[in-house]
Amino acid sequence: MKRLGRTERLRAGQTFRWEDDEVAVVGTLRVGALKIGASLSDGREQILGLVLPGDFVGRLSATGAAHRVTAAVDSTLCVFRRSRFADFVHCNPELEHALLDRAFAELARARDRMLLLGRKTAGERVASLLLELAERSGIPHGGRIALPLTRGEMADLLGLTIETVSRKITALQRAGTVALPDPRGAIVRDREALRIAAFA
Amino acid sequence: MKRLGRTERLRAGQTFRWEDDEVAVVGTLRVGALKIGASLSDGREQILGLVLPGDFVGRLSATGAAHRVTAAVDSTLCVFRRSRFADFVHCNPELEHALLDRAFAELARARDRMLLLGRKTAGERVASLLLELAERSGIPHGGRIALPLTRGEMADLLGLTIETVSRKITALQRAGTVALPDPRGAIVRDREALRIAAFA
DNA sequence: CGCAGCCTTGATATTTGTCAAACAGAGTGG
DNA sequence: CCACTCTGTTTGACAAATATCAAGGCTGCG
Repeated sequence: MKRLGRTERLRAGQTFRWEDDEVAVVGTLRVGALKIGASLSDGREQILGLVLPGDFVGRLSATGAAHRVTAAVDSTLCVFRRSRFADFVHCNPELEHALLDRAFAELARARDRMLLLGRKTAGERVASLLLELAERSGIPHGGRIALPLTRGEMADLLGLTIETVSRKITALQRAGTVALPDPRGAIVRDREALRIAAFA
Repeated sequence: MKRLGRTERLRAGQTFRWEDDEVAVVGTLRVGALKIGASLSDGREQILGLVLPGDFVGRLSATGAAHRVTAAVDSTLCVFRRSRFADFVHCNPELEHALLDRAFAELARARDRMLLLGRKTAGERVASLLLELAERSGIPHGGRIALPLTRGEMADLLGLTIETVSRKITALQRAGTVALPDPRGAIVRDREALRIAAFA
């Protein structure tokens, strides 16, 4: 596939500029991790989803609301101008179908997260997050998972507070389900136990 | 536009059959209200979204997870076989684009709901729901809004319990923000106050 | 060293859930 | 027409989960 985008780098904490100079863009994450966020006017914050390498990022529909996209860690992504991308899609109907699939996969993840936020306990939420990160990062059982989020960001993703995340994560450690070599890494010791802790 | 679907009726409480006889289907809601639900194995339930008249319903992507769709009240919808629908879409590229837009609108609503579930208080949640129903049903200010949900279903949508929904709804009534002529109807007395109660 | 940011832990407060009871309306059958 | 029951709602007292407040620790860095 011909490359049509340009590479862009984001330092941790930087927010992606949708309207770069003139026109909205879309892109693909190459390395790092982005967080899609929303917030209330009094400062309460919710992370709606994570973008990990390989994932698509962008405002595909002109009508869709633009959410804030911020780099959780230093990241590089490949961005296209929206207009040029639209032409390209127009010439490749297959691609539009693939995008539709991608959109629905994202929707499915959004729905899982709604179940998590609406009905899971604090312990189940942090176990679910660790499990998701373990599965999406494709690290083999027993390997160290890099956590692209601080405790505070995990809290904003899970609808909890920093302190509760910290307590529940150490509870999983005490139970022997995970090990925490350092605050930004985790090792799943017993994936089955983690799955049980995550669900119900 | 030529009609290609058949009409199907669902009584309140009935679950939509995805695999009718042979093949998955998609459709459009004509009258009534559907709830898209997910649940945990121990019975905890979460309503992920509402389908109101005019909305699209279906599993567009073969890869997307199929969620349970149940009629909240007696409903009628127009359904197509997936295969025939796919052909039709293939012949009308415009349509696929419209569907993509629709999917992103739904995603945006899903994200609003995540913010609600993760970060809003109980009172803000029920106010948000009443506001959404008022706005989506297009009833003028002061008119009676038909609530297509029981208190229990509202609770499952908002990630609360029946009792909490009941208490917060009567609190809004006591504040003069809404009136409750009967449990299945509501009148917004002060939309601005409701908006304030819903947000932050 | 000493600061700054992030993490952990503890004590306490607040919100929301749980359990229980009573109430209201709709349908049903005597 | 009147019990009677069934389902959904409201309300109260209490319990449990999580948030808040506060302190202290660790690590990296100027």
